[in-house]
Amino acid sequence: MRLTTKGRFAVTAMIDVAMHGTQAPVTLAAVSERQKISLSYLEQLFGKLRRHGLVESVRGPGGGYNLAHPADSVSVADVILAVDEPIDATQCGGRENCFDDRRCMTHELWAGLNEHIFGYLRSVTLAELVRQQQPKSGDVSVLQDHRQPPKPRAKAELLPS
Amino acid sequence: MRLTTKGRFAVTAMIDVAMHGTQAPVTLAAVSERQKISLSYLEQLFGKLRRHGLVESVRGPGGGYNLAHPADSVSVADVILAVDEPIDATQCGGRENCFDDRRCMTHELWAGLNEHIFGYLRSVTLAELVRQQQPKSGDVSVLQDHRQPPKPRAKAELLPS
DNA sequence: TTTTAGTTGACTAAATCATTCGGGAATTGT
DNA sequence: ACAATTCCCGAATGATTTAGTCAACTAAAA
Repeated sequence: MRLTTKGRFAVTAMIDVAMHGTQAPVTLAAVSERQKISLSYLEQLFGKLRRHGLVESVRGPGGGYNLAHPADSVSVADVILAVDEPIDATQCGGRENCFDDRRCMTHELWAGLNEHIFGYLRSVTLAELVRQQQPKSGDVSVLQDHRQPPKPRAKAELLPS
Repeated sequence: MRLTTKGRFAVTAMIDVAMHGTQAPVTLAAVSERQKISLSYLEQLFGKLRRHGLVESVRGPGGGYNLAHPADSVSVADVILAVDEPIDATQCGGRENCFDDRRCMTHELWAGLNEHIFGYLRSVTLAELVRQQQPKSGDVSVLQDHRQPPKPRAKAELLPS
């Protein structure tokens, strides 16, 4: 699990698409303008998002990107995973070819931490994030625990070789 | 919040010190050998850990590093923060000089996500991680919720200018 | 057939990561 | 006083990642 600004950009852009893409596809130029993210950078990110099945593209005039699945079935984790590719980095590559006597500590350790953080990011959907953007007047009650009980969710299915 | 192998190295090393430093200070050479981390890299990391008040150093023969505070009062978050310096990167620098109409979305959004992840990392102490390493025989029950109710904790006090 | 907009790939500058090197300074033991 | 040990510090390095740019291309619409 990696957690950098790259993933943030992707999530931000996805929220933008979710918010403005209800009628027609959203063009990257529009996202770029609204979110102040470089157009070409967005192109890279959306290339990955598309290949991971998170968005669909429409070419030509009036084209742009749409969410491939309803916003409440896409988690923050899905988005981050799509752009920030895997990396496990437990140093013992996930196997137990560690060394010495005991298996290298970091093994279970980071797996557990990752699992937790990941579980959370998986529980937050785009729909919730969009919902929090809507109330323009009135105070935003900071992002309290809106997470729902685990429910089956459409998963990005293709990992092109 | 950033989450990379750098922070992992630091936590791993801190666990090593916590485990082997009960009698005498732990030398970085020993940590390097046991955890297979480059000595010079450890020196860099421990320089930061020391400046943040997480470890104390003893020079000369028989010297090395000791935890500056008991292992159950040091959280994973403390360690990661010490080496992976701040970075907020909400793009609007934390202030609301964003642009446009609404304040840039990412603001509250990532603050909230960060807060949660951070809360978790702050709830896991070195002592717990050490405890999980001890049972050499018998299965390790994967890192279930061992976290204790919030308790006041010694905080790294100095940020040298 | 021109315009819009996605698609792809290569390329770049800057930052970060992980590591190495070299020379210090403090402490211990002789 | 001297040598060994260990921390301390800064600079340099190569590899990777970030973030951004550029240019050429394809598909669809008007």
